[in-house]
Amino acid sequence: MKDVAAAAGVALKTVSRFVNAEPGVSPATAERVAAAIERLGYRRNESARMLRRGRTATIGLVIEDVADPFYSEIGRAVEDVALRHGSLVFSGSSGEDPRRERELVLAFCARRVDGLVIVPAGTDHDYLLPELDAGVAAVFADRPGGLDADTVLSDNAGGAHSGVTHLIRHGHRRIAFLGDRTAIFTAAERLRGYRRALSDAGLPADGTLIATGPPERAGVALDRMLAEPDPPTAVFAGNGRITVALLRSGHRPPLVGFDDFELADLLTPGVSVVAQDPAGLGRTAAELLFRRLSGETGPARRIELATRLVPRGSGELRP
Amino acid sequence: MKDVAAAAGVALKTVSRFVNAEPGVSPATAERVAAAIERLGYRRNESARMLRRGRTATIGLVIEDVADPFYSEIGRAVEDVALRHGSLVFSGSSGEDPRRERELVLAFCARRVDGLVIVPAGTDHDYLLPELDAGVAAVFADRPGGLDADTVLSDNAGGAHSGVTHLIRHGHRRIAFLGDRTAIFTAAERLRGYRRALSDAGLPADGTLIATGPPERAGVALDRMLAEPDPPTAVFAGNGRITVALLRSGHRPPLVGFDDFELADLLTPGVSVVAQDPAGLGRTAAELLFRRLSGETGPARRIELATRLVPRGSGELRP
DNA sequence: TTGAAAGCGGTACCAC
DNA sequence: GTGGTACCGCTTTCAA
Repeated sequence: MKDVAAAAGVALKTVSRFVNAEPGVSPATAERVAAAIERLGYRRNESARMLRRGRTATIGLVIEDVADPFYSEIGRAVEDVALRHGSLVFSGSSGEDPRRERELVLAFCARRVDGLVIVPAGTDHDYLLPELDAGVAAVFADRPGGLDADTVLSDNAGGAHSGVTHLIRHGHRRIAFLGDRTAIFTAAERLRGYRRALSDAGLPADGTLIATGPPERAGVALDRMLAEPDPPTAVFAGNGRITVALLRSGHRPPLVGFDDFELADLLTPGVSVVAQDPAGLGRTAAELLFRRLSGETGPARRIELATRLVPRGSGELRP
Repeated sequence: MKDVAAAAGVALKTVSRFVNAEPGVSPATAERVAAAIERLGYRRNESARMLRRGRTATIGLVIEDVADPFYSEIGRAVEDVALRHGSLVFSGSSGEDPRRERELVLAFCARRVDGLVIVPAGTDHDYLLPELDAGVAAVFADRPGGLDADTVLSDNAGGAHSGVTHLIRHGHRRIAFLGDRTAIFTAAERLRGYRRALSDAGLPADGTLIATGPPERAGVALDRMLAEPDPPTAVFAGNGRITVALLRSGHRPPLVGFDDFELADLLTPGVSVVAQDPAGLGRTAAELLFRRLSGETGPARRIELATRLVPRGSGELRP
C-alpha cells in the first residue's frame, strides 16, 4: 500500500480510503490510485487489516473427521453460511480425541478466529473459558459441550423412539438395540429413546437385548443374541457405522438404523433408517454463531432438529 | 504481551524471548514471566506474529465439494500433512465453478496463505500468476491446472485401460463406455484409456458404444444402447457418480466402474471398480507443497498415482 | 478532499 | 542476560 501511494503520488491514507471505498477521494485521485494498484498488482493484506480492526472474518470448525460423510456435510453447510457472511473457515479433524480438539481450537484462537463451531470430542471445555472471555463466540453442534454455549442437536431420543416404534408397529416385540459406547452423548440419547419406545408400547425391557460398544463388535453381539433362547426378531442400530457393520457381517434382519447413508436404497432389501439432517445441523450452528458475532446477547440456546423416518423395506419386514 | 511485560516488570522483548523459547532469559526472570502469562491468561497473537515474520503457517485448500467423499478424503490427507508441518488449513468448495474457485483462492491469498492445494475447476489460472510472483506456492491435485506448477494426478488412462481389459478377458467384445463430459480432464483421460484397451485387444472402436455427459443421463444412454441391434454385453462406467446412477436406474450389467465407493461390496453382485487413492493424492500434493515451502526449487513436477483394480463380481460376469 | 502520526501485537536487530 | 527501537501493512484519529 505504501508502494501504491508512492506510485500514485498520494498519501498512504488516500490509498486506504480508495481501497475501502470510503468517501472523500476525488475522482481524479481515485483514477490515479486505481491505475497504480493495477500496475503494481497490489492486493490488500487482510491479515494486517484484521490485526488492526480486531475482527478476522474467519471462523474455526472442528469436526470429528472431515472425510466422514456425516461430518463433512456439517462442514459444507458451515462453509456456505460463513461465505455468505464474508468469512473464511479453518477446518480440522479431532478424530474423536479431546486433546486434539483442544489443540485445534487453541490454534484457531491463536489465529484470532471470530468464532468456533465445534463438534465436541470431549466433555470438558474449561480450556475455552479464557477464549470466550476474550470475545470469541462458540457453538456446539451434534453434541453438547461441557459449557453453557449455544448448541444444536438432533432429536436423538425422539428419532430412536420413532424408529423402534416403527418396528413395534410391524409386529416385533423383541427388538435388539445395538449402539455405540454410551459415553457418547448421542449413543446414550438413542438408547433412552429405545427404552421409552418399548415402555410406551407396554413391552418389557430386556437387558440381554441391549449391546453397546464399538461398531466393529456389533456383528458378534448380534450373533450372540440370536443364539439365545427367545432371540430378537428385529434390530435397531444406533448409528450408521453399526448398521453397515451388521450388514457387512452378513446379517439381514428386520432392521431400522439411525443415520441415513448413501446407497441404503440400493441394498436388498432397502435399509430403513432414521435420517438426521447434517446440513441443517451445520447451517443452524453457523447461523447461531453469526448471530452472536453480530452482537446478539441473551442466554445460550439449545436447538433440537427433527429426524425423519425413511422406510425402505428392512424396517417393514414382519417377524 | 505488553501487559505481561508490565506485570512481570520486564521489557517487552524479554517476554518475546521467553514465549519463543529463545536463549538469553535467566531462570528467575523466566519464572516471573511465566507467572505473569499464567495470571493474565495470555496467549500469543499468531496473526500479529505472522505479519511480522512473513509466513502465516497457513495453507489454502480448494476442492470441488468438501462434502463429497472423494474430495473430502483428499482434504483429510492435506490436513494431516499440514498439521504435521505446523500449518492450519483454510478449506473451501468450488462447486466445479471456476469463478468460485478464483474467489476462494484470491481470498486465501489476501489472507496471505503460504501455499495452496487446488483441485482445479477451470483451466485458466492466469489469475494465480501475480500470487505466485508474490511467493505463494501452488500445487494442483486430481487434475492439471492451466499453469506450469506441481501436479498430482491419478493414472486415469491406465486405470481405465486395466478396467476395460479386465472385461475383455472375461469374454466381452462389445463394451459400452459411459463417461462424464469430456471437457473434464479425468473423463477425457479415461476415455482415452478405454480406446487404447480396445485397440490393444484388437477390438474395433464403435462410436455408438460411447456416451459422455452428465451422470444423471447415463441410465437413459445405456437404455438406448441396449435397444440397438448388437448391444454391448458389458459396461465401463467413467466415474463413481455414473456407476451409482446406472445402478439406481435399475441396470445390473457386467460392469467395472472407475472410482471405489462405500458399500460397493455389499451390493448384489459386488461392484468391481478401478479404485483411486484419494488420500495419496492429497498427501502427495501437500508434501510437494511443503517441499516447495521449505525452499525446494526446480521445474514443476508431475506425479501420477497408480490405480488398483478391485474385482467384486460385477466385472467378472461373462456375456 | 487530503495527509501525518499513532498504534494493532508482535519480531528483528543492535546496543547496553 | 536484558532493553530499546524500528517496523510488518493496515486502520484510526485528528488536523490541515
